[in-house]
Amino acid sequence: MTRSPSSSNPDASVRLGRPPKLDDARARILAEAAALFAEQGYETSSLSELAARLGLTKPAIYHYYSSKQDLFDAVILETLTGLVANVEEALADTTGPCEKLRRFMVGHARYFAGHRDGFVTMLVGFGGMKNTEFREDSLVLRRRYEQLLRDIVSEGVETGAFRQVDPVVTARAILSMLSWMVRWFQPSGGKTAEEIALEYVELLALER
Amino acid sequence: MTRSPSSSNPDASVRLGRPPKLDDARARILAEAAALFAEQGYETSSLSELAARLGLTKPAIYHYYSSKQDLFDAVILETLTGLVANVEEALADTTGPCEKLRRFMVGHARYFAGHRDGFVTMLVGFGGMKNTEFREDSLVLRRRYEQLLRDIVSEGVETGAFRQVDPVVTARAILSMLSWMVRWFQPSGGKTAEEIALEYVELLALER
DNA sequence: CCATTTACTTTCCGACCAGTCAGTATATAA
DNA sequence: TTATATACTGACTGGTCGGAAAGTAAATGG
Repeated sequence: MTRSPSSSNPDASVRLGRPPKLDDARARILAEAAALFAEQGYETSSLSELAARLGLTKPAIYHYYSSKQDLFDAVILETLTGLVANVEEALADTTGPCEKLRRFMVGHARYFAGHRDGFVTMLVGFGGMKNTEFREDSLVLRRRYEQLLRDIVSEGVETGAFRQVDPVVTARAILSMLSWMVRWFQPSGGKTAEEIALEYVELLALER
Repeated sequence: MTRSPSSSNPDASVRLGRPPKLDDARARILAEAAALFAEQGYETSSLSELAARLGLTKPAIYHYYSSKQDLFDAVILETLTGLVANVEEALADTTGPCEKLRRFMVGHARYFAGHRDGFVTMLVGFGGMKNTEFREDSLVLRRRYEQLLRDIVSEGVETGAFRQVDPVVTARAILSMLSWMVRWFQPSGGKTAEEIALEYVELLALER
């Protein structure tokens, strides 16, 4: 996603015909790191084990990422970026707050189901509360995401499509329900994440 | 709360007049451990630092708790026990699902606000998902707590006091909202935890 | 007064881990 | 051919941490 070892060749991956090996390796490490962090948590995961899983050695990882924390941040940033982009795309060309809200929640659930490792890492991976202040870009994305939801609720209330609820409280409640899924959702258990999101939409019954 | 070093004197703390020093020390360690775990997370917290904060040495802690994990489990069990007891007490002699639901949610929020360290340790302290299976007694309490809420919702739906919602989905949604508070609630910021719980009650608008 | 238990302390160990360093093989570029 | 960047590896280090061993001082109890 981002380039950490400053390559002297600007934009190598643009020229087609030659495989962008560096980004491939970076992406592979990132995916495996997300899986490991999701399984064991950040602190309990060791870079030696990550390397072993990848069939690499520890210093090989340091060739692509400058620190363990850097790797962690990259997992979160990638997940968050993908989530926001995906949901915003699901919302494109949609009119009406009812449909928008449904698409937001279902879109979130779908992206979550497809990127559980990243979500688990992002939402429960780090013990303790100090680290909640991530890098600046993550924070910006989080705020944009929550604001997007608030705006949908606001629109619904103002146009009379929704009952009179507080957009701030409502958005936070919705994100709480969706975020907490990370703690109990099992893909093997009956309902899909999207189905659960739809159940939440019905429960809220914002439309009137 | 529980006794781990099997004391030859059965029920020492019952006889008044003599201070129950052992339980005092255990409680002091437990409280400080909860605070430390809440601040830094379980894995990042070291028993040396815990000992230093208490003005003790590391082995002194091992005199009262058999392992770091034991200490962690004790924090969670105490928090969960207190939460369930407190909410059940708040519900006692209450008739009507509307009032019960309000008391459940506000009672939860109040106990959370008064025991944040324990809550943070319990809900975000451990990175990774493997450890979600706690000791058996914790699991029993969790289930009892969720069932309690489900029963309230069921009663409301059956008596016609609430609109037609799914009790399982609704209970999970409510617990999600309340649990996620641990991630963003700040006592310094305007609203109290109880006020937020009441906002959630209104948002749900289960009464009809 | 003595025996036992409680409540610790000092010392230490084995394991592990993030990160470093020095070096190597390969591919590309001039 | 030579120079340079890439993509690594093996060996190592400095530090930390959970936990154990062994001993001590004080209180308790008969």
